[in-house]
Amino acid sequence: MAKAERIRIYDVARVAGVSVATASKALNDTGRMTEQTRERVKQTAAALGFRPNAMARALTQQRSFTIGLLTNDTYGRFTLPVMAGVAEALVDQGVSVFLCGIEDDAALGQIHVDAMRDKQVDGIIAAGKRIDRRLPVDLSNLAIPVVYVFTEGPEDAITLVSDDEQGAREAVEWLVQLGRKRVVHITGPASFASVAAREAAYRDVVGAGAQVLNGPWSEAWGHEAVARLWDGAGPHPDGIFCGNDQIARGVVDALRERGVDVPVDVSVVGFDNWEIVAAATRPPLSTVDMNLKEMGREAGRLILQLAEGKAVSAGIRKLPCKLLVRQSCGSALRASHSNGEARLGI
Amino acid sequence: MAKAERIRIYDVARVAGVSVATASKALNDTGRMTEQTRERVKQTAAALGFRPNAMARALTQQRSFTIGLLTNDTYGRFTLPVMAGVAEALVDQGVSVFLCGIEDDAALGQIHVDAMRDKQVDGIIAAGKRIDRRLPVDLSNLAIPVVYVFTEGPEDAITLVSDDEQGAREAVEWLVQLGRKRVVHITGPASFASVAAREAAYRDVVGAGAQVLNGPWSEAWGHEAVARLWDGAGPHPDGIFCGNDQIARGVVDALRERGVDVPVDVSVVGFDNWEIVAAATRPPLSTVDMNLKEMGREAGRLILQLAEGKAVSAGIRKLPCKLLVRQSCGSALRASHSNGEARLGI
DNA sequence: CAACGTTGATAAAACGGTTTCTCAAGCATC
DNA sequence: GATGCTTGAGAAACCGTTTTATCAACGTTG
Repeated sequence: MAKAERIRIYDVARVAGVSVATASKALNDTGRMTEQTRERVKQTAAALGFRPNAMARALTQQRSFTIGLLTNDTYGRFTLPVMAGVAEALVDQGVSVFLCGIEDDAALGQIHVDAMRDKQVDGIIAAGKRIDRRLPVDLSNLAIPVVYVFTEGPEDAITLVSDDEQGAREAVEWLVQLGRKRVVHITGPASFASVAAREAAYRDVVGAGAQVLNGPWSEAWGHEAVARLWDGAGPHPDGIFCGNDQIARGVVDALRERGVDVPVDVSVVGFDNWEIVAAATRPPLSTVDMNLKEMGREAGRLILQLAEGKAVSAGIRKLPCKLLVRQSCGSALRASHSNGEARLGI
Repeated sequence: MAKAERIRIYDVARVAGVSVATASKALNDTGRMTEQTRERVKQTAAALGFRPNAMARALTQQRSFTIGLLTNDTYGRFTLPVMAGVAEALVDQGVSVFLCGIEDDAALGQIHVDAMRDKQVDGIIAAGKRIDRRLPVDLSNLAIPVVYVFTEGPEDAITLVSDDEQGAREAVEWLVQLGRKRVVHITGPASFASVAAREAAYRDVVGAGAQVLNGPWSEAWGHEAVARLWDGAGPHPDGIFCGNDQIARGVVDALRERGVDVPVDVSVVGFDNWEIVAAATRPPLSTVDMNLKEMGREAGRLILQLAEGKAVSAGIRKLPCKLLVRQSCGSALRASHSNGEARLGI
């Protein structure tokens, strides 16, 4: 039952009674011919189930309708949503995506980059998990367009990152508007650029009395930070802005174990909107969503433009984050409901 | 600085002073010629940095050195490790992987399958998240080899799944060997085939006194199940085998909140080894690892053989699981340490 | 020395499309 | 009626490889 032979344009031309050249032009809406001929060829092709061989087409057109997605984010925390967005933006154009995970292995990275070049990809999207770290490959003079997402690129690169400062600002302002007077910031290692950006926004909003605790990106650190805050002297916080959802979950769990009510006594907001963590926290975590999928879509659009030869201005583009309000920061007067979750527009 | 022109085999031939045909054969180790000529061509190619155009090559060879990975597992819980294994098995052979996420959208699936056909993929790996559900696409008469991983395929398909029964058996036997007398099973919805398989193994090991609680695959269900067991009449369990890590985490959290000590009073084992959940649980969760990466490697090997025209016997292949002992089931006499974790061989 | 294998290398034909060039026919213009 | 322009279509070149068929040169053999 399997169809062994694929239909070639040669077959279409023969059946439609035209030359191969005419058939090609008819199907691609190029060249000149009577509308009647064009239509006849198209119908013949459809009837025969003709699909052009992408390899042959790529050979002449110098376009493979293929792009490479290079990433060192094996676990997929950041890359998967990005990937989904990229694919979504490109599938309509018939562009497929090579996924290449390279860990932090420069040699493996080179292998994949070489493979991409051999396969004539129209562009490469380099995606990472830190905006202040580079992938272990050099893509700078490649004759192929490159877009950097969530990773550091060369000076004159086209780079997409989330607007950490804006996202953090929204989160902290939300806590303040809820009436919280003592908001502290429990976050990751100070060496991360995003930690600095979020901290800066936090400090800017709360002004005097800011307190920042740095530690690892783990639930355990959330527990420990709560211990420090509650076991130490001085008044306890009534609002906690966490650097990511894992820390936030640790914080919420620790507070519950101490009998501190979230969100009645303390409001907690996370960062990342990692569903598996944020949604399973009790109560579900309000958090800042980085719109990774939209970043992927934008990356897809950009790489497509570049592949088509259009110019795209270089530089770093910060895409806005969105505060996602769940139950961990208290009943919010301003929250408008949708799908059981309240979203605060950007 | 960017190299505009790519080196073609034509250039290599000219510089080496041979014909294109000879150059091709020299580089592919085919044909006949003096070893001297072959070496000269190879060195010329290396010096010029020649890399063959994969499109052109695919056109003649009828092999694109490309495979498609089709999946409906958007979150990547199952697919990402599989993907990593597939890529690992294929990268040496110069084979690249198209990743195509299709949710449960049949139309989208068809688009991706068509795109793969157009791009002449040498094979398709269909990966899912349930062994008893099919992807919403028909790959049965495609003239392209297909391997099914963690999803249901046609009767005569080549299918890879984890050996749930064996994994569950190891987990429950481990609990029994630790001296646990009342082991219950808290698991997912009975409609899942893997739930049935794990339950069967559990019942087989514990014999009379088996108790199974079905619910959703969530932490919340873990909490609720513990409430039922501890608030109800009768003796409390001293061992709990959970259907997945999320349930297990809910169970462990619930027990801690009740003051029940894990692992002193109760031993808990999960299933899946979803690191983000299992490792963050306090104490870290013993769990059954499904060896997804190895499944991916095996899928890669199989699709490669099929692409090369070799025959592969059809049928369902169950790959063994591995019990991963952490701290949630108590000090294990038999546990041998490695990397701070004890692994029990299969 | 004629017939015959081998050997090393090349010319040319694929592969399946796209694109450029050429050309005959039809028609308007002067 | 000769000239020129437009239109519709096809022949052929091309993209960059691989592969097949061909062939000259060179022993070997009878």
